Amino acid sequence: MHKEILYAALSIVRDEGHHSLSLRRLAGNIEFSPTAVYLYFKNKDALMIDLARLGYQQLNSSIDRDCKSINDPRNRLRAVLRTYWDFVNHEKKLYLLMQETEMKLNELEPMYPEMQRFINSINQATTMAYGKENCTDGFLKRKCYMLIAIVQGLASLNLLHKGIDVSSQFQMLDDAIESLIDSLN
Amino acid sequence: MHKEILYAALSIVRDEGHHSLSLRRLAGNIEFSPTAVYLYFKNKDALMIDLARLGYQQLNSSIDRDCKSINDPRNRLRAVLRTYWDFVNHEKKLYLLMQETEMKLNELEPMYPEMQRFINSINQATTMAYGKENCTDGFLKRKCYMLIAIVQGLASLNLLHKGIDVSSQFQMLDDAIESLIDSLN
Amino acid sequence: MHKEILYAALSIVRDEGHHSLSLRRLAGNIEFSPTAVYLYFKNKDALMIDLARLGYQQLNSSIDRDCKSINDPRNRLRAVLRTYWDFVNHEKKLYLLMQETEMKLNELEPMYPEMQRFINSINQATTMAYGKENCTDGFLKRKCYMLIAIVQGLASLNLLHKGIDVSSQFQMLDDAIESLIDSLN
Amino acid sequence: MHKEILYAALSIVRDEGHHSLSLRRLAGNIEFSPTAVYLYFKNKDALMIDLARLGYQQLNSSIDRDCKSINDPRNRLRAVLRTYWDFVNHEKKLYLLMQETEMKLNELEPMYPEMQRFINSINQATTMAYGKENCTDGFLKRKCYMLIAIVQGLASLNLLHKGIDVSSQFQMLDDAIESLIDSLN
DNA sequence: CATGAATGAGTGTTCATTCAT
DNA sequence: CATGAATGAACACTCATTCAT
Repeated sequence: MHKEILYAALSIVRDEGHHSLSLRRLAGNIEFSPTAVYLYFKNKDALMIDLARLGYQQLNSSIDRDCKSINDPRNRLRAVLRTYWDFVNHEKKLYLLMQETEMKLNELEPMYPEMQRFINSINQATTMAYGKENCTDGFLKRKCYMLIAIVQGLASLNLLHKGIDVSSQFQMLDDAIESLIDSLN
Repeated sequence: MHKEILYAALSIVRDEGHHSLSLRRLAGNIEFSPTAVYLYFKNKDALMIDLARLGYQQLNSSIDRDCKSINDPRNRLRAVLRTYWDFVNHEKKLYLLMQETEMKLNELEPMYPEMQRFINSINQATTMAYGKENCTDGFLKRKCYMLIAIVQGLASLNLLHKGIDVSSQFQMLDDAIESLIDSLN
Repeated sequence: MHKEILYAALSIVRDEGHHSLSLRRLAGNIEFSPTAVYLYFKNKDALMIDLARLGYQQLNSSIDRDCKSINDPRNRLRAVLRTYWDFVNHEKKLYLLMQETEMKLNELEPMYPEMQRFINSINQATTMAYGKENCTDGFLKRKCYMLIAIVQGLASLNLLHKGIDVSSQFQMLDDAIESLIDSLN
Repeated sequence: MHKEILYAALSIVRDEGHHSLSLRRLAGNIEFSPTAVYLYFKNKDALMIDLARLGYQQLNSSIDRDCKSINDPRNRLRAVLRTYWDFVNHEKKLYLLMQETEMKLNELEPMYPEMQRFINSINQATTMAYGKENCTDGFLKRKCYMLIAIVQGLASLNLLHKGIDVSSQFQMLDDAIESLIDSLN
């Protein structure tokens, strides 16, 4: 069924990257025929979009699990970003698929809800960390965007030049968050 | 000859992205036969690497042109990063090719010189902005990495969600630089 | 389906040799598309291996048909070798394919069963002709190898220089067999 | 010049087999341009024929060197055949080229002289071994053909199934020769 | 509901050969 | 005498997709 196919595709992407995801291989891994995919997905593109959404679901779950119980605003923001960074680094191949999918989509359609929810998580954590009363909407939006950009940038760099060790990256991430939050005062 | 092919390929990439760059199309755009490409490039991969290098050459040229004459360290660093950011935003498709190429290569071979030179430019500007005497090598390396990551992150985000206007992004970039530099004290 | 393709390929090989067997031509001869071959054969190599096996099947069938009922050991051996020789001379192009295929394979994989069965036929006939009690395993193996070599050699020569008439060759084959068998005493 | 090209081609064939001999690679190995080959050889086919002739020249030289001084007829015949067998086993890739070339040619043109000379060497040795007075021309021709066939067959088998050790093969060769010669009486 | 059969378009790549210079 | 430039034809192969059943 739908889920079975999706998770088989996920497994291929995780192992070999989305360039190796072909409907043939997919149909080979599960016991379905290549045609069967079209019963549950309109397209290969549709499949990939669902994969991307699945990625965001996992990311959202991780954030819910690891950060919701943290009450201190700064700590929560820090935790959310770390969780994000963790996800990207543990799911590199999947994350690349998510990026590619977004790029195709953003010219046409609105964000899918899973992604929206992820953005909201970061928005909320950021807003709480800064305090609603202290700042305008634009200010918050920019800070939030910036924080995402930093994680995204560190992650991208990590994919490109494998030169920097993980602990250094964690420290850089923390420093950046700290410095961004402090820039308020 | 070599250059003609290279620029024809560049043009395709700029227009439609590197996924649309096939040797057949390339040979069609110029009046050459598909085989001719192999007289000047060993491979399609070799062609793409040369394209990536061409991209870095352009980036380096822009940095040389726009930043070399700036003497104030902070201003120069700011200018370098802005130029970088500009390049990414004006050459999105080419930049994507450069990223993909780096990802393929970084598992095997050393950086090509054009890229090395770009990294050096940022390194130098960062070093000057912080002042050599004030900080250890590791510290500088991290700051530098961080700055690249920020530009990279903002650029990636810009490719993904076209939602934020350019002037806001510039401001964010400046803020981030300012805050990173100030974090020294 | 599988068989149809196989026999179409066989026909091409028989007519023009295996060098002229391309997937395009093959697909052209039957009314299938070039892609269709890949539905039934993993590879061109796989197709050629199946062709070679088909060759050995035919050879085995001929031996079964023409020799099984012969009880006198020497006569049977003579018949087996003649049948072998006949096959090679009537299926020259196919036999060349079989040789080439074997050369590719013998570095990697075990003999395919059809070939094994052919070897066994010769082994058995030889063993019976010499009588098990009279000789060691090594002796038998050598004689057997030698007999195959003679047929093979006559066949090869026949492919190379078409100079000798068939009846002469038959006589030579018989002489050789006779002389080899007699060499026991 | 002619010879330089020829020996460069020979080297490629010896190393990787005649399937890997392309004019491109050849021109790459020497410092000539791909076009240069056409100044000295009409064709790739012409080049390959010359390669085959070169092979026979080497074979003839070996026979001259190692066998001419042997006076006892049987010993000489034995030596000639051994030398032949040696050549085939030390120059497998080249020998395959020679065979393939012959197969192409024998439908069109007469034997080239080097090959003729090789055949003559065997003919003479055989004639001497049997004694001219004892036998008809047809008889001699058949014996001679047979001897070549045996070497050829053992060599082919050796190429196909690498299973039998060299010393066994030598023994088989000697046995066969012995038995063929003795069959006279 | 599900599939086996089939396809058309496309991929990168290699090759022997020619011709103007 | 020699070559650099160029080509046309062919190659094996992969892919997403469709459709009759």
